[in-house]
Amino acid sequence: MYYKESHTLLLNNIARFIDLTELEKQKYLSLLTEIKVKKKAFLMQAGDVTKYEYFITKGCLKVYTLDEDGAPHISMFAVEDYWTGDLASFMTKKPTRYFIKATEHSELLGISRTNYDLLFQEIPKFEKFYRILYQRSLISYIRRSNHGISLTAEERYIEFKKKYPKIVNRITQKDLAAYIGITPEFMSKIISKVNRM
Amino acid sequence: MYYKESHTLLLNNIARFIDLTELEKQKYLSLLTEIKVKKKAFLMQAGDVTKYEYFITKGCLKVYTLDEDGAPHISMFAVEDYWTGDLASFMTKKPTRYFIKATEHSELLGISRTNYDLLFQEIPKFEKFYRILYQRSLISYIRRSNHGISLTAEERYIEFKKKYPKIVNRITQKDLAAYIGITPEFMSKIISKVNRM
DNA sequence: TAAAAGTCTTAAACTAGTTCATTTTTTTTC
DNA sequence: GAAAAAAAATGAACTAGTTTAAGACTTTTA
Repeated sequence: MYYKESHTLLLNNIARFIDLTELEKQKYLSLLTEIKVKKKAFLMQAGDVTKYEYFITKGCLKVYTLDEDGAPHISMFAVEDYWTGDLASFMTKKPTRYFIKATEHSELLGISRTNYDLLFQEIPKFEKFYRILYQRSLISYIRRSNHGISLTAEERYIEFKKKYPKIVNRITQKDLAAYIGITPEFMSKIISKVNRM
Repeated sequence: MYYKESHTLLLNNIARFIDLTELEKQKYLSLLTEIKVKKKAFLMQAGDVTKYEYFITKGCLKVYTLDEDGAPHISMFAVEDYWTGDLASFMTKKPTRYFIKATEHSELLGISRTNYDLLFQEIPKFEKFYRILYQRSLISYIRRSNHGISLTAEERYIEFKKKYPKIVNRITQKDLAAYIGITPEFMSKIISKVNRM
């Protein structure tokens, strides 16, 4: 059976943890919505109740909140083959505090809350898929929330560069600063220092 | 059917997300190991391959790593009705980088990796239980890794006190400092400042 | 219950990271 | 491809949090 590129990417992502029959694959894909976001456009804004969880098939987006002073804090950069959204708002149906903005023209596959619930009824194997997906995300967030607090900004930058070498070149220094948790000015100093070494 | 106190606590924890028959409850409980840890004793040390995931029925433990300088960084305080362990080491069977030490005499129920895998075969409903458990932990870690980076130490202390009022009184200021991510000296200053306000 | 060990407080000198202001460089837009 | 807008670099003055050291208070242990 032939699938378009974006569907193949998603099916491979799922095949890491569970095996689906052709029929199940088609059923699953029928529950998804295709979404395109232009560069600088918002996928989600604070106050929205998020309708979907997203799988990125093309592009790059930044997920962030604004603090009381209006300063952005980026919690992740989402690129191809990543899942994103606001799980809290998606589950509780309460308004999100997050913004998700495309930093490149992006294409996504979204699953609505109704279809997410339906999915577990129709193909119970997906409980396992999400159990493992959340377990792995949890492991990396636990590590990150530890690291974030125990490393200096320079060490966090070096770690990020090592872990996501491709992403570093796709984002601005300013956005990287908002992710690392420092000012753009200090980010600039760190980068010139690290490059000199 | 009568269950002992520790088992009732665990069964109620599970009943938040899934319903079990009496038979399933008994089957589940039979897969668990009872563990006691004296104050100051270790449940786990860096280098160990962790054999269990733990549910705490009594007491308090601190979960931490040591950085290159030997300074501790506490990632959580685990008390009654909490789950703890090192999920990464448990899943990959690689050595852990964590220490888990009892700060009070503690009692736990542990599930081994073998029995964890068996559980999903015997009672597939547990896929759903862990899917939701990990989903919720993930939501709170995502929030925390954001907050950790955007708040000052004083704000993080006030948040912790509001969120875990009971735990604050059970731990030392020194351990709280290692959790907040500051020195004990600065923790002391913050506390006397906040109390004066 | 006395001694030892660990915890908490205070203070002075220090450093990682911020703020504000200005200039240069790069990217976007028409 | 010129003008406008945004991002990056640099530097000086500032602040949140660290380090070191010493004394007071509490808890643990023999």
